[in-house]
Amino acid sequence: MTSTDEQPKRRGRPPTGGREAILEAALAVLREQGIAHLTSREVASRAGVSDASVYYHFHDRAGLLEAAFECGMKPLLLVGAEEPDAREPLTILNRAADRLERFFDDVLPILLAAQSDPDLKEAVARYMELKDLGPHKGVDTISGYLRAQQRAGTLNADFEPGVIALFVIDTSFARAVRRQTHLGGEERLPSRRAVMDQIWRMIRPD
Amino acid sequence: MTSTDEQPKRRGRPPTGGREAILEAALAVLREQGIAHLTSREVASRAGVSDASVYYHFHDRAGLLEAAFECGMKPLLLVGAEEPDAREPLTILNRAADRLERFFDDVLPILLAAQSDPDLKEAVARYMELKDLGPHKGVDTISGYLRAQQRAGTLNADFEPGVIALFVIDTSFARAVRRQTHLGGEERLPSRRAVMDQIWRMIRPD
DNA sequence: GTCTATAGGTTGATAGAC
DNA sequence: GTCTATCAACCTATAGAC
Repeated sequence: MTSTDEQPKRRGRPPTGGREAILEAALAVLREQGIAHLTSREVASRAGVSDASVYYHFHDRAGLLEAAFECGMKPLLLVGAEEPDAREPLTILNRAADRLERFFDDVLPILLAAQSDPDLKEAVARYMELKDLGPHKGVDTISGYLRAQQRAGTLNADFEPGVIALFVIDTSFARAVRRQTHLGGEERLPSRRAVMDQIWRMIRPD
Repeated sequence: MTSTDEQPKRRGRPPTGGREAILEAALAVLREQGIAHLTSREVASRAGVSDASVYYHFHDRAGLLEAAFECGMKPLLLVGAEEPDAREPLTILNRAADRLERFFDDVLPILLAAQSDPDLKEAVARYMELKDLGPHKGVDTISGYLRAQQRAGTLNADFEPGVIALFVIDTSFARAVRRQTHLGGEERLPSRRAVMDQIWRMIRPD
């Protein structure tokens, strides 16, 4: 065996991985049972550790929640990292909407849970401001693509890229919220296909 | 004194109004401090009653929450009751967006708070299904207006009314959520005026 | 209907052994 | 790092007087 397949010294990461297990358990509780049931005992039980371990790793409940939020919002940091691809614009937008909805499915439970307490609310808001995250990232990415296509003459010149991007994002967001909150009634609303058709009518070349 | 200015028998409503005070207090706590701080003590203290009174009127915490939700979502029942007015379509849509945002400001704290617990989530979902409430109500109202204008020739025939209505509703919704969650970044997003301009380009007569 | 007093349960957090 | 044992604080809910 050469030096390639032996890992000499696992830096930092403890072999038991208790911390990671706790974080995952916390996120699972958040998604399945809501923040009202996120107690040190419940999390510890799921993670297969004692609840004192939770306090050892995260000091207090607020610390656990902050760490869980930060972990659960990691997908946010990857939003811009998409290859624009060379396919038709409508396909691109459809793919973007797909990704957005799945992304919101991951992040919404966290974001909504934070609304149960002013301190958590502020912590999440500060975190997003600090990392310069937020809806504008998505809007910038999509509208940048649209603007480039406008310049290239592949799309109509007579629409506002930022607004179209906002349509894609806000309808995806609202759809994800309706699904998550079990509000239903989706079948009585315009389908995503209908939404995309209308968008295409606005941006297609003459 | 004739019989007009004397109220012979106040039916049902107790003179003290403790129940109403408790409900209002519960909604205030929900909006200001979040559901995590909605305890019988906090509510009772705000309402100026003892916490035993809370249990007398609502039996248990779940009963209080259900009653508060029902009370806080009353604005939902008024959604359709708007006079279409005889002004220009763009003004109508702007007014609708205004009303929607204020409406969401009222209802969102309730809806988001319910996400903290699966039982509350289901209770709210069932209530809305029972009363046949939901986003489709707003879409129906707005798209109905748009369709009528299309038939009258006041608006372009080449757009899908339901989708335009969804744009108005979902962008208003998302804006209200961003404001409520203190996510900020609104100044880096297209203004509502820009959104309405784009919508106008889609629906204006040729 | 409203109060005081309190029982009974759950939770956040700490101490100290291993 | 992880555990058991434990405490103080808080919360829901009830009992019983007024």
